[in-house]
Amino acid sequence: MQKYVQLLKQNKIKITPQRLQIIQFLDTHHTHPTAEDTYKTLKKNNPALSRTTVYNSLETLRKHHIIQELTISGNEHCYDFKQGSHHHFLCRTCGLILDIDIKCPNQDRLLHNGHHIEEVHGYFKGLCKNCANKQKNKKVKP
Amino acid sequence: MQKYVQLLKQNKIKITPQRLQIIQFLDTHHTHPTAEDTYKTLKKNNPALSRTTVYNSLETLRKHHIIQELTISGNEHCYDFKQGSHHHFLCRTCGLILDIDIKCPNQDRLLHNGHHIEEVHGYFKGLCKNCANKQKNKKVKP
DNA sequence: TATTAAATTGTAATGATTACAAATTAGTAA
DNA sequence: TTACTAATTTGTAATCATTACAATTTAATA
Repeated sequence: MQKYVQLLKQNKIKITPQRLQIIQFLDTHHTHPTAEDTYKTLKKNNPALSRTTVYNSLETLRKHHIIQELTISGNEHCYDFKQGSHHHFLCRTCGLILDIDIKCPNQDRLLHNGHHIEEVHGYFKGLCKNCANKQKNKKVKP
Repeated sequence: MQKYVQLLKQNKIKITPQRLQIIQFLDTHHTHPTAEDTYKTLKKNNPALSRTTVYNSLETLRKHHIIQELTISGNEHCYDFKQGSHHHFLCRTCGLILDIDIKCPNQDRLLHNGHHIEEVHGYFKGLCKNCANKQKNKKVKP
């Protein structure tokens, strides 16, 4: 927990129990939770928690680049504490979001185009291995 | 206009004036319009047009990969008629979405991972050239 | 310990999208 | 050309994620 305190201090953000809980949740659940996921989970141990606080905190953490906000689904924002450049895969059937550990090789080239790049998002969408197999089996059966 | 008719025929989609108007709009406005943008513009020449029709049509066109649905902003879907693989840049200040004419070199590699990739989205977010310059000038002035 | 700006809370509002049922229409076959 | 049917369009109402806002509370500092 102390490492989260350090993280907030380094970023000159006020240290609140809510923020620490949110960071800890994201650090221990690399499933790319939404604000609602985060709220529902943390509400169990902290019934006084407000949904607005979760939204506000996630936004603050995002602005300081402590977490990354994914717009892969288009319906809702997902959050990722994982450090380092990586991509994501979204299954259109089960909704699973997977980490794809590759880096965009074009990233550096783009910095010289006059535009100031702050975030790089690589999204792949389709059917995950599991759902692709289920799909196949369905088609085989009469 | 005939080319849009062909496009729908090839995809075995019913040809309706609404769908033709929507495709034409996207083909002649490569500004990545939202459903609402599309609705408002086409409503002028066709006051009977329904917002739901625009949403339905865009979804149909997307499912047939005639248009691409971008989730770059996180607030709303944007649509792109442009053919061929390319990426996008979103300016966080002015909201402009630019085409970035590069292809993801990892695309093929991923096909061998068990997951079935249907769409590749490369999103870069930051400050566009214009907004980056304005930002600089602001800081220089006292 | 007192102060103050910032954060939290709960409720209400917003905005994009979807659900749904009735009316209309495109494509097909007689 | 006409009749039929399934698909599409339309308008309204609902939903869902997110934001606005004002009152209360709290973290950081002196």
